[in-house]
Amino acid sequence: MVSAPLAAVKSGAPAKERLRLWIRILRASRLIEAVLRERLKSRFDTTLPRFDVLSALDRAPEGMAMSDISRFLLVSNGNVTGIVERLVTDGMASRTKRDGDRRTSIIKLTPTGKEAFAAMAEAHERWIDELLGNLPEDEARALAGTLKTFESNWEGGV
Amino acid sequence: MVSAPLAAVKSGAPAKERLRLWIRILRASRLIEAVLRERLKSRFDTTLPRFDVLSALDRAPEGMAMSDISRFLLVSNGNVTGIVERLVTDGMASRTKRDGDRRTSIIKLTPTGKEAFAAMAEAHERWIDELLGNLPEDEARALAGTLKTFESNWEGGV
DNA sequence: CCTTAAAATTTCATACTTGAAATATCCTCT
DNA sequence: AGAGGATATTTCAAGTATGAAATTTTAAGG
Repeated sequence: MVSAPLAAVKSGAPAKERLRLWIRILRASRLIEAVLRERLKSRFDTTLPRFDVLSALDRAPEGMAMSDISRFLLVSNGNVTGIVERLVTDGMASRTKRDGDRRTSIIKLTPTGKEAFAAMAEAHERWIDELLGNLPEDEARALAGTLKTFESNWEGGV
Repeated sequence: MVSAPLAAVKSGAPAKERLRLWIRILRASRLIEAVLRERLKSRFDTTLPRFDVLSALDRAPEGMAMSDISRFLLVSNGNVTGIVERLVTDGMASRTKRDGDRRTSIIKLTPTGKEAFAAMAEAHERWIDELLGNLPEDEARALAGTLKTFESNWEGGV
């Protein structure tokens, strides 16, 4: 402790307020995830992690490396290996080596996968629309903005 | 389809806006969870699920039934069995039968567990305070309010 | 009392998840 | 070219996580 008073720097909501907020964020996301998981299972016989990977791949028609997928979805490398493995087995995704670098494998959606995902994405959007249906537009926008700021402040490590 | 036009009822943000919001909520909670998990591991040699269960038990000095824990934490029954098992092994929690109903077991924190959790909770609150530190107070309050409304609208099933 | 339904929990198979260690490949510098 | 380090991925052990089936106990109705 050299010269600056430690506790007097921070501004904004007091600690208890922030803790409450975090608990609300956590509960909201768990509630929504539970609904999504159940519906993906019953209507498409798939899982949320698989949907997430398909969703990532759908944004990248040229394909993604394994590490791109894990970075994008905020999950570990080893995790992606297993999920992609099952997607390939199911004919939803394909892996090819990139010429010039045999370490990297490029994962793409197959036509089957693209088609299957399109149906899921359509339903998924409807479900979210339904689940968040009673949020007024201005609140939704404000909330998204706040979270976006938060996210960009923490992107790439604490 | 009898008489009401299906699409004209809902108000609020359009679907795309809601979808964006959901993705932000999801990413924010995953980012925060990743930090918490890593710190709980390195500083307390424990995991997030264990912390969650301890946290639930700490609110209930008289103890909780297994099903109370799973309902409170929004996780499945079978899941709680394993986590509590490990907590009991570690001396953090105890299980006793309730007289009058031998189906139910009551889980409580041991003194060791209570003490360990107090230290973790203190650190946890500091971490959240740090992670959400740049949220202005009014935004934090608004966000929490919005999420609270959302939650109570969906409590107890879709 | 006895059957049947309900409630609380555990068990089980399968899948997801992490973090660390192991592999394989590429790159750079001398 | 060869050593050493960096990158990309897989493997592995342990711990979550779900949903369904099985178990145990209680409660209710005839």
